[in-house]
Amino acid sequence: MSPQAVKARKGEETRAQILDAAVQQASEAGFESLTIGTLAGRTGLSKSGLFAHFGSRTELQVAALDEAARRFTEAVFLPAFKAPRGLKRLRALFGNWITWPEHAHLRGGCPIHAASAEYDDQPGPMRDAVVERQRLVARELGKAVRMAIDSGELRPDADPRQFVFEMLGLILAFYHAKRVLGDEGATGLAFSGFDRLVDAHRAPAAKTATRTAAARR
Amino acid sequence: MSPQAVKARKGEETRAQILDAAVQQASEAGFESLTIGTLAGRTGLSKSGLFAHFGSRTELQVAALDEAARRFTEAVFLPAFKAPRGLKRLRALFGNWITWPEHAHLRGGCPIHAASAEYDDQPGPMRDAVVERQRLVARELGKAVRMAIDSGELRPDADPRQFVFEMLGLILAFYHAKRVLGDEGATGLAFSGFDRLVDAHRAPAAKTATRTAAARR
DNA sequence: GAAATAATAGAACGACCGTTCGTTTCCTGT
DNA sequence: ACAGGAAACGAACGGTCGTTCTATTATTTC
Repeated sequence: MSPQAVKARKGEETRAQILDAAVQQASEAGFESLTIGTLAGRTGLSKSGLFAHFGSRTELQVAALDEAARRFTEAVFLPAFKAPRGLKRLRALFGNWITWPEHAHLRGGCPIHAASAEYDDQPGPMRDAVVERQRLVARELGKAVRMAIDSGELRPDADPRQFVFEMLGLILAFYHAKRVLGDEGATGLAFSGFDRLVDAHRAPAAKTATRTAAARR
Repeated sequence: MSPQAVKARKGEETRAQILDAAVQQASEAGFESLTIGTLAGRTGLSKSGLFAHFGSRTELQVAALDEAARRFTEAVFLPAFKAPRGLKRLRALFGNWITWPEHAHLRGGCPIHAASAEYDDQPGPMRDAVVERQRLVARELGKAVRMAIDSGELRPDADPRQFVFEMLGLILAFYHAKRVLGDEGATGLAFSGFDRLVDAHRAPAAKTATRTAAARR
């Protein structure tokens, strides 16, 4: 008997299977490629049987996005919180971020990124969900940067917004180089960029955290 | 009588109109949203009348991508070639790049970027065309970086691939911040990032014409 | 201006789309 | 074990999809 109770009514189990297939598909061909028919075939359900789990196609898409976001948090943020605050955590976030699609067995790349590109100009529930998610992520990332400032590792006058902007840029450049250009050296380029980004915002002569020996040189 | 002959057989004229509507639409909702029916309605043609201009829907999509790429070159690269080689030209490329969608009246953002996200994992003629285009652009950008090295403005040991990677990252971050997050300060963040990128690769003390004052908007 | 040709329209096709509804099967709580 | 409810099915709907034909206009060529 498994440790966690199997209280899930059968419906929720198949719903989870549907969402698993949906996230996979969205990763490969985008959320707009999620159709009732193909998803039904992929899961072995009938169209109407699958449809009954969601009130509409749009709700299915939103549910798939939510599931993708849940996995993103699980794969990128949660493990990084085990690293100590500051640069260590920032680097963990960066590393997790660029590897999480394959770590989550999403051959098609980051579904959140796909959703951003798909709905950045199409009003509706999907765009709303995407924007809300991205704002949340940017805010959390900003917090992590501020922690590195508070710990004395980054300059006190460093601009968290600038840091977040460029860090996201490196991640997007990585996805682009890896998936579109097929560049195998993308990981190295990404980490080099991250190192340079950190160096540019590093506190002048702080050996470790709380020491602020700024009077050197 | 206009300087260029109006020899264009009428068909090519309507074809151009179709592609104009197609690029507009692709900018807003992606190339996968290009359907014969909606495009026919938008241009006032019948479905079969429009269809006759392209052998298939896929060819229409490829033609729209080619047209978008043509406009990109026209708006980003050609004007930058009027700036002198080196940092001036690099900065012109950067500035043109992040503003060209609105300069070309594409409310939906850069269609090339949209196509990259759409087809990065879907084999076929569209993906092939996207990849070829992106490789070409990265190569041209690399040339521009190398010129800045040859002119002595950037360090001789600077890695053009690294520079291109990060510059593309800043551009992608800009699109993301502007369109998804609705960040109005994105332009400033982008140029700050570019300045820092240049500084990190700048030659220590160059006597050639390296005036570095940022002529930012 | 007539003949030749290019451009467009119209109707129809099979396939798939999202959705609804009534029925049937399966699971679950007691 | 049995009743009641949840879950899945199957068929059908109106639409739109890309595509193919044939027919009818516009346009070019001589």
